[in-house]
Amino acid sequence: MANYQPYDKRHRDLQEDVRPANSRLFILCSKQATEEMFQKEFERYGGIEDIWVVKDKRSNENKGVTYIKYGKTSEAALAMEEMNGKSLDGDPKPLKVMIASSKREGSIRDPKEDEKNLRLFVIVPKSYSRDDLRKEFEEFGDIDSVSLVTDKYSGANKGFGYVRFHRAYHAALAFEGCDPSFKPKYADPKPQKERDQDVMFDPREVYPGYQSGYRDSGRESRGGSRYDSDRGGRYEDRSYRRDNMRDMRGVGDSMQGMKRGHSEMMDDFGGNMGGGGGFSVSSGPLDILERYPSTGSTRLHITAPIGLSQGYLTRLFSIIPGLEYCDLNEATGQAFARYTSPQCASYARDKLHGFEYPIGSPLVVRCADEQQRPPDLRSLGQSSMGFDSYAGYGGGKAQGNDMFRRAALILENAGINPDRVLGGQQASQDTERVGYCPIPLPPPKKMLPDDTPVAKRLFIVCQPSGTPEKILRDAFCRMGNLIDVYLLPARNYGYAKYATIESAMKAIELLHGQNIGGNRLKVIEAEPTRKDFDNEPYKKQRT
DNA sequence: CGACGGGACGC
DNA sequence: CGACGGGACGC
Repeated sequence: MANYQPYDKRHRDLQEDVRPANSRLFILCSKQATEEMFQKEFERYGGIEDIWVVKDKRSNENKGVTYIKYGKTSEAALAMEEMNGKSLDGDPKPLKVMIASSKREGSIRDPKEDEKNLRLFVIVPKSYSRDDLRKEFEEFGDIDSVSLVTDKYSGANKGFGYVRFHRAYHAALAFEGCDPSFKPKYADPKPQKERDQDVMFDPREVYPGYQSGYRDSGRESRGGSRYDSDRGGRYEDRSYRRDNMRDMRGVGDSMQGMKRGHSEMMDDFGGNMGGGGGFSVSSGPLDILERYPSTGSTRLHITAPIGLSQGYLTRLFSIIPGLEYCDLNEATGQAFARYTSPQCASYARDKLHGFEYPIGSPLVVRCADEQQRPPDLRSLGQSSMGFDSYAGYGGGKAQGNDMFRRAALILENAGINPDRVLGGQQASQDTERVGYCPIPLPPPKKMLPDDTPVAKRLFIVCQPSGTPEKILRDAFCRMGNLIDVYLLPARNYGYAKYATIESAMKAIELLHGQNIGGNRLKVIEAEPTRKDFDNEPYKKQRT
């Protein structure tokens, strides 16, 4: 019984999954391959933790199977993509390189082999649209498709969805680098029907851009203009309209603003939209925009009122032709938009600057200076080490201070001393202004993974109503070492979890009693959970 | 072509 | 005042 080991140890080994997920390779190779050969060819992709060339226990014969464990998921994914089909030096047999299944899953041969490396399961806010989800993940690479799970009858977003990439490496970058609130997991392959797989199919599966009565794009675009495939069918799309209705909460009279916006644009485009006939050939919008005087910049910087949603702002700016993207940081109210031509951008600026949306809250729209352009997250994500995604939604220091100065200017114009209202609290070097909070806060810090041990838990109450979790996350992550912050469903109280006591105490110090997004926050140390009591019945309770 | 070793002494 | 969240693909 040389192989004996205690039951619990064996049991644990079988239960244990590879961590991080998908960081171990399973390689089919010739029986001549040695550990040194693998070391030489595979170490360039990252930190190898273990190489195991499998040998028969009795005969010690090489079985032509090797496992390589990397420290990171993305390292394993890149090694697989690069080395699959290649040969080791002086060995003719090409390698077959796959992501290893966990020991528990065993050696079941899966027809959808790479399925499990390409698709992520993510938790999303219930207000999210597919576009919102896509925008959050396309910085990591080429997205094949995104989907949200909705209630069959009500159509309500159930709060989770899927993102499928074309490349395992890109999926891995997203898995490692996306905002931790998405709680990304590699999706289990979708359960498949046994029969009729080839006959009964959902056209949206094969054509992610497919809309009823609208089918010209086939696959969604691979990194080009992200609206191309979706746009045409939008107004027919039930779920999209629903998302916008949801987003109306907290935006007040924005529907009126919306109507005003549409009619103004139609007038400018010769009024031929209103009659239901579309654009005429001779005086369409593109003709007008071609001649429009521009500053030469295709990008706009927008300051929007807090509470305005990503979906609403995008819809507003998409009224002007040529919108490539419109990205709003909902927490700070700062947005950037890009148009296909500088004429379009300048036209949008002129028409939408000062536009009250909702009424009483003018947008500030300016051409974005190319020099102030934030770093290109896409290229950062694709460079092997640049996982610089922040929980804090961009919204840099310059923007925050800029917004503060603008607020001061508006107050001054209204005959009010800005120092009296704003308390003279200028942003310093270590802090920045944010749209939702009257005091400057430290810059955003990266959140920590969901399974990080909690050092301190805080209890949060938002009076009078709940504060959007995006705003809470933006505020609480700024103390550093934030693991999670959430409110209980349909409640105005919740919890924040920190990995260090110092960060948690800083949160109490800075945020307790503070006005955040229009709510008064109470932030105190949380009592131990009921579960903690249950699990530690022998410990004396402290008062 | 296709799947799981070796290490190790801890409160 | 207010105390413990949500998770698998419209069948």
